[in-house]
Amino acid sequence: MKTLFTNPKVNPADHPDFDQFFSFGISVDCVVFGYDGIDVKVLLIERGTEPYLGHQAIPGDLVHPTEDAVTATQRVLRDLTGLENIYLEQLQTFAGVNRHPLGRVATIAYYSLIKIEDYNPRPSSWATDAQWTAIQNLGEMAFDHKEIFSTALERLQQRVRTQPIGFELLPTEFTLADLQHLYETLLNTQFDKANFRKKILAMDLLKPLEKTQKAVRHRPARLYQFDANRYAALTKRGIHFEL
Amino acid sequence: MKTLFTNPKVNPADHPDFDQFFSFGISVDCVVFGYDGIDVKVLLIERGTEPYLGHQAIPGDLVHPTEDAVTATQRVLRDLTGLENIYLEQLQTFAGVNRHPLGRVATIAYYSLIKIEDYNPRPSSWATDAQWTAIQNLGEMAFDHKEIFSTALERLQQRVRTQPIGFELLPTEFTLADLQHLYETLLNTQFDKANFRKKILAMDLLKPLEKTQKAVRHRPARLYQFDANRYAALTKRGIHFEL
DNA sequence: TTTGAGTATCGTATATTTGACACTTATGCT
DNA sequence: AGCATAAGTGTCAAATATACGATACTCAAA
Repeated sequence: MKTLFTNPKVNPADHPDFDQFFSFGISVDCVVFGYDGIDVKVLLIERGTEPYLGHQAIPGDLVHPTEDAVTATQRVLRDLTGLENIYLEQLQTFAGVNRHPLGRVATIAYYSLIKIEDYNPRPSSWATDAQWTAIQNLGEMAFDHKEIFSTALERLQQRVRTQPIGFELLPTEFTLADLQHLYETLLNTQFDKANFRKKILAMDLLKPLEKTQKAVRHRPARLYQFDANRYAALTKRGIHFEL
Repeated sequence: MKTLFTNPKVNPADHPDFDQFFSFGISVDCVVFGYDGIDVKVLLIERGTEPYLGHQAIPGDLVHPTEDAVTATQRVLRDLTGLENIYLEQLQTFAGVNRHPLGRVATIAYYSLIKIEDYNPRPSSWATDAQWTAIQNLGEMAFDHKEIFSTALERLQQRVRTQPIGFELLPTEFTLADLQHLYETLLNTQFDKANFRKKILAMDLLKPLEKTQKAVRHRPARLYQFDANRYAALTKRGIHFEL
């Protein structure tokens, strides 16, 4: 059977064999990024069954028949991390024919950014098998998950340059050095400290707090906070974040 | 039933009700862009049956059970335009619960760029119902196709700034004025002629031909050609297209 | 209490990029 | 020959980016 779905001449209801087209499973997989002040990390599951026993896998689940893909992803994230309302962006869909042994499963990949300090695994769920891994030392991954991860990382690196989403990975209050170090490890570059500071502050997106670092053995740095309202106001006027 | 697909503790094969999860249809929809020298256009189908009779729709089809999503899209494009090997990028997947009356259908949206002069509809297929529409005057669209189109346009506008893909829409030989006009209509801006020319030529991606325009009543412009090899060499060295 | 290590923060000098605009050149038409 | 039209080039000032030195501040050891 060959027919064009949107073809006005064809009425799919006339074709009883259409059922064979409704035999796909759809899953969501979500690459969860975090930052602990030193490394950028990903939250991965260790598989306990074949296939790919012992390999690392990106957390995900099948989408229920009456469930939205985003809803499914939020459900997975809630069960996994105990968090809601976290940054989430759709990445890409992987729909290769033989990517899953269970059947024909297309997976919609997402990535999300969380403040690692807020991560609060529930003892009940699969979270006991979840572990943060620095992105430099990933092992073998199950299915096509390595490819999904790479896509996610590239996307993150691109987004972080043009959207103010780096803050999603930091505590609500942070120093400029924290921010700079995050960007440096994420993008694999070095910035001049003074210039980085100038550039960031010139964007006028950070609210300086009347607080400083505590318990450091050198001059304590001022703490800042991302000002989302300010950003909304600026983008409305056509200004955009860069670098 | 609630289970986590990647959860190492759960073996999905133990759950007979898993079949209900394999009841999705997957379709591909492809937003085809072209440029006729004046307007940016999209190739749309006019629907001949309910629902959405008479509305414009993005061409697409159900993915066959043993078919790759990209393959399916290329099949649709071949049937529709007679073309192969055209620029194709995955956009996003739309997986809302009630987006299609036939059943639960998730659609993987793509967009592609073609040289409109090469477009060669085959009389046999649905191509007789396909029509180029300037993107300024789109009518009502079927299903959630308006949203898909908007996503595609935004993506194209973003890509065209950072990747040398504008050339996919132009004839193989073109003048700098052609290129500038394409960018201006696509991005809804104006560029200074001299500066645009300088910037583009400095990238060293265009091969100047020993030919000029014919039959114009003013000084004829030189023709250029995009040099894909040169681009490949440059990106390898870490250089990237911008604006 | 003094002093030095280690950063934070600020200022300035120089290089590079961008944007505006005017001027010159080539062709067809009348 | 002269005019209309668009191609193609040169210059300069303003804006931005980059490099790097100077100073300010805090802690902790002597």
